[in-house]
Parts: sequence; C-alpha cells; structure tokens
Amino acid sequence: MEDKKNPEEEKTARSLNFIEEIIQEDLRNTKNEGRVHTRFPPEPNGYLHIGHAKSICLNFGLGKKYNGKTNLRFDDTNPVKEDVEYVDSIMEDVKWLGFDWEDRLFYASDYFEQLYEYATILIRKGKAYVCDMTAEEISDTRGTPTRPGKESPFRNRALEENLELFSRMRAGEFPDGAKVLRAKIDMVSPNMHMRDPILYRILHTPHHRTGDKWCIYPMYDFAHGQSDSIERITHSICTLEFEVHRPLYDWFIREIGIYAPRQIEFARLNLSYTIMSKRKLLELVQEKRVNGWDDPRMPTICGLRRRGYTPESIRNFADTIGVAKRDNIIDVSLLEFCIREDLNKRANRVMAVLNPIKVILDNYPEGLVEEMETLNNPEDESAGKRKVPFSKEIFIERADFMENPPKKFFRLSPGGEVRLRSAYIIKCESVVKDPVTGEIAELHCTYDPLTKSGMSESTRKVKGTLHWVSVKHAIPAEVRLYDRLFVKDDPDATEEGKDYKDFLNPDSLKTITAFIEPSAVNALPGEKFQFERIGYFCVDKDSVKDHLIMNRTVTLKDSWAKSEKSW
RNA sequence: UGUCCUAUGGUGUAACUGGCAACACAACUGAUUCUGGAUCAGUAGAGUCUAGGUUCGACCCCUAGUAGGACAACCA
Repeated sequence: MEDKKNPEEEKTARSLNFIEEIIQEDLRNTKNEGRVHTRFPPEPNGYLHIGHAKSICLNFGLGKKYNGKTNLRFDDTNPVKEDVEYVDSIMEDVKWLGFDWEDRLFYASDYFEQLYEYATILIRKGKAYVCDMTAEEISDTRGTPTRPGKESPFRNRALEENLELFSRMRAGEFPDGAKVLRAKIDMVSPNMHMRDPILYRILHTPHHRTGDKWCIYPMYDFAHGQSDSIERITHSICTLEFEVHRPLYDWFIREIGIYAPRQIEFARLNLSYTIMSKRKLLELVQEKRVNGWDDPRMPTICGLRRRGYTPESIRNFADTIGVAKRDNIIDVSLLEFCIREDLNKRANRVMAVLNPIKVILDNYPEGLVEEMETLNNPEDESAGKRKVPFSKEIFIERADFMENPPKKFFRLSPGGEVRLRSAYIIKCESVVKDPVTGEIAELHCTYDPLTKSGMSESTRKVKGTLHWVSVKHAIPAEVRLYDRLFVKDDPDATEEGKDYKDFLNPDSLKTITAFIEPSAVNALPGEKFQFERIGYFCVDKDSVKDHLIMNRTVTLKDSWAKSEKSW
C-alpha cells in the first residue's frame, strides 16, 4: 500500500524559498555551468530523525527540481563514535523516504588520502603546524568569544620539522593526544573557529571502513568542506550552527586552491512535544525510557515508520513547513494532519472496540449470523467491499453509552436509538449493572429488522452511528496506544534544576486488549487501518499469527471529545 | 564586553523584489454525512519587535536600539 499514487508532487506554483532563489540566481549567472549538485552528509553515529528528513527532502528535492544530482555521503571522520549499524539504518531510511542516490554513495573516509595531501599542502605553505600542547593547554590558550587567544609555542616550527612530524604522526609513532596538526590562522580572530583550529588528531582506533590503516583522523571541519569540493557539490546546504564555520571552510578551499561549493545555512526543524538532539535520543534509548530507536514514540524515521507514518506524509510535511533561517517550533498537529490526510485516502476501514461493553439484542434470533456488506474505504471505491459478521451479542465502545446523557450526546442511552454501522438501528431497553461495583455490565437492546443497511427503511434517521463487533467473531488483539513522548511543548526549555527527562509523558504508551472484526486476522506487519471512529492503526513488526499487535498511529479528529473537555 | 544570524496572526511559511499583508495548520460557525471522521461554505485573529530616516508610497532599503539564537569538543 506504500506505493499508491499520490498527487503530492503536483505542487501548486508555490513561491520559492530563499535557497531556491539563490540557486536560480546562480543558474541565471550560469555558475557551475548550470549544474545543481547537492548532498546529504550524515555522520553514522545515530539514527535519522524527522529533522534529518527535512534536510533529506530539501537536498534531494532540490536535486530533482533543478535536474541535478544528490549524493549520499557519510561524514565518518570519528571512528570512536561511528558504526556500520548506523550506516545501514541511514541508507534504509533515506531509501524508505523515497530518495535515490543512484551510484553516488560516498564516505569522507574515501578521501582520507586526499585530505592528508591537502594538509601537507598547507604545511608546505607555512599555513599549518604540528602542536605538542595537551588538549587542556590548547583549550586554555584559545581564549573565549570575547577574549583573544594566545599563540602556541610550537606555532613557528620549521616547515621540514612539521612535515616530518606529521608523517611520523601518521606512521603511528606517537600516542593518542600527543600531537595535533593545526592551521596557522589567527589566534585573536573574533571568530573562534579561526583561532588555529585543529586539523588532525591522533586516534589509535580502527575505523569501520579503513580498518587500522589510519591512526590520525581529520577533524570534521577539515573534512567536510573539502569533501564537498571533491564531489563538486554546487550548493552545500547545512544547518545554521555551521554559519560561523563558513569563513574557515572558505579559508581551506582558498589556501588549498580547490573548487569552491557555496554553503547555505537553514534553520533546523524543531517539533513540539519532542526532542531532536541525537545525544538525548540516544540517552532515552540507553536508559530504556523507550524501547529502542524505532520505538513508535521516537521522532526517528524508523520510529515514525513503525508508528504507521508513510513516506508520503513525511515528504508532504517537509514540504509544508518550508525552509527559512529563523528558529522555529512546528506544532506536532501539523505532522498529525499530514498523516491523517494521507491515511484517510489509503487506509482500509475496519471496526474495532477498544473498551467493550456487551450488548444483547433480545429480539435477534439465537444462533443467527448475518454477513453485513460494507465498504473498505468510502474515500476510495477501488478499495472494494468486505463482509462483517453480525450476531445476537455484540460489543460496543463503553464511551458510546451514557445513562444520563447531556443533550448533545448522539450515542446510545436508555430508551434511545442509534445506528450500528453497516447493520441495524437498535434501541436500548435496559441496563444491567454489576451488583457490587455498580459498573454497567451489559445492555439489553432490540433491533429493528427493517433498518438493515441498504434496505428501504434504512433511510430512517438517527443521530448517532456506532461501530461494533460481534462477540463470538471478535479477534482479541494487543493494541498499543501511543501518545506524545513529552508533556511539555518544548522539553528542552529547561527551568532551573530540571531537564528534558523530567517532562516525559508517563502515559505515552498504554497497552490494552481490543476486539477487532475478523477481516483483520491475517493483517501483515506494516499494514495500516482506520479503526472507524477511533483512529489510524498499523500492525506492529512484533505481531505474529495468533497474537495480533496494533500500534495507534494517530487518533481521528474528535470534536465531541473536544467539546466534552470544555465542560 | 567580541563575531555572525534572525525578528510578519497561536504555529509555520508567503507577499510579483518598494505598491493597500496571503496560504497551510490550529481555533470557531453552519451545511452535509450510516465514521461527532472526511467533504463543503464561512468567521475570527497580525498592520509586520521598537524608534528614527529615505521615498508619493516601506514587511521589504538605511541608522540606532531591543529581543532571541549560534560560536570557547583532539564531536559532527
């Protein structure tokens, strides 16, 4: 069902975002011979989240829109944090989102030799030097944003000595941390990144791709811009925090004398009631606050996928939020709108009762079972029809009955009539309560045989329509009711003494046993449904033949619940 | 006592590059409906951070403020 056609692509001549304007201006000036080439450059040290999805849609979208290309490149310059597990998950997620890097899968580690060469060019030009200070000393002499730094005593080492030392670093003659290669720029620059930044550090750690070939690794700043240059990326799109790095990248490019991509920064996505920091997400996983990276409450791509989100809905979301430079927090309700909009058109309907109350139809023949025909999706004729068994005893939703209803209550109440979806109109005759708890145990109703769906009398109007499921045909299923992970719209906005974990929603997951109509018995993991009048659900990957597990993706809009709340 | 970036309804993004502020979500009416869903029609909500300036005219340009964000990892 993931592959149904979706008119999402026919974008109504929307105005250009600032990046598209820059690109079109470059195109007008025939910069880069009219080429547009972007890239998505993740570090394989965590799973991708919805914020990355924004960047992926942006980069690949631009590539497609301007008839250009988009590379996938792993910025894998820090072996101590990176792992193939992440490489694999990232490729899976990008593909799932619907993007294709074709034969352009790259790794910064592919360029280690070239980068080393670039470094020696700088050394030869007297623009880089080997520094023997400790990490602490370097940090102490860097100054602060408002105070200038001090020059390293090793700053004026002879060219030859620097060259020799650097090659001995590579040869593994020094332990971790003993030396670094630094650029010689300006220790009093108001831009901290220009204060003789570190280019290479010694790390006797095997790399997931280069094994133990290297024991020195380039810093991100020394690898990223040059990698873009090597790939002849025309527009290097990144998030705002790298704006301050741009002068440094430009300096490298200029001093080394290589092709200059144009870096453009945009504001990263923030979503209300969740967090987007990889570090914090990792923490939630490690501390078992959630059940792994793909826990359906996580804002990760795999979490959203397991939750029941479709790639189309996420792409449409990315398109709707736009791109700009100002900080933003998007309301989750927009994401929810996007998935409802998509699933409304494609999810087959099914009836399921989450919290049952038994209804006995006193005048319905004992033992009779009728097969009620109904539409799989009223929004899509091509989805076809199915049959739902109906019998004397059915379950309805506990919330659909009230003994003393307010005037606007359209559901069942003593003496009241209601339509059972795709079946009959029934009337509530009596209420049976548990003698000890006083809780409603069952309802006795009568049905009107002339009101069967499709029959002439069926046009009779009643205010409410309820979903139901035949007691003896119902399949019990484990249903996982997910809600937002945090109770605070901006969990990162920390008050003193608190952190984001203090705002975790204790009710973000409720597991119940629900009763589902039999047509869903053989549903496969990933299959999506609308439980009529309740919400969208999708079969979890843990689901097995005799134990169906369904995840709630999102509820249906519920204006009744809303008006109830205001009482 | 620094550098850089940003500032438009509740939220996000626009405004033909200087011509009477629009779209989406959210909210609220009403119609319709065998899903209190969907759909349809409609309502309300900002005069564009502030103060000056340029101009016939400023969300847009200039100046100065104010507010928010980023930058001080041998992380990316």
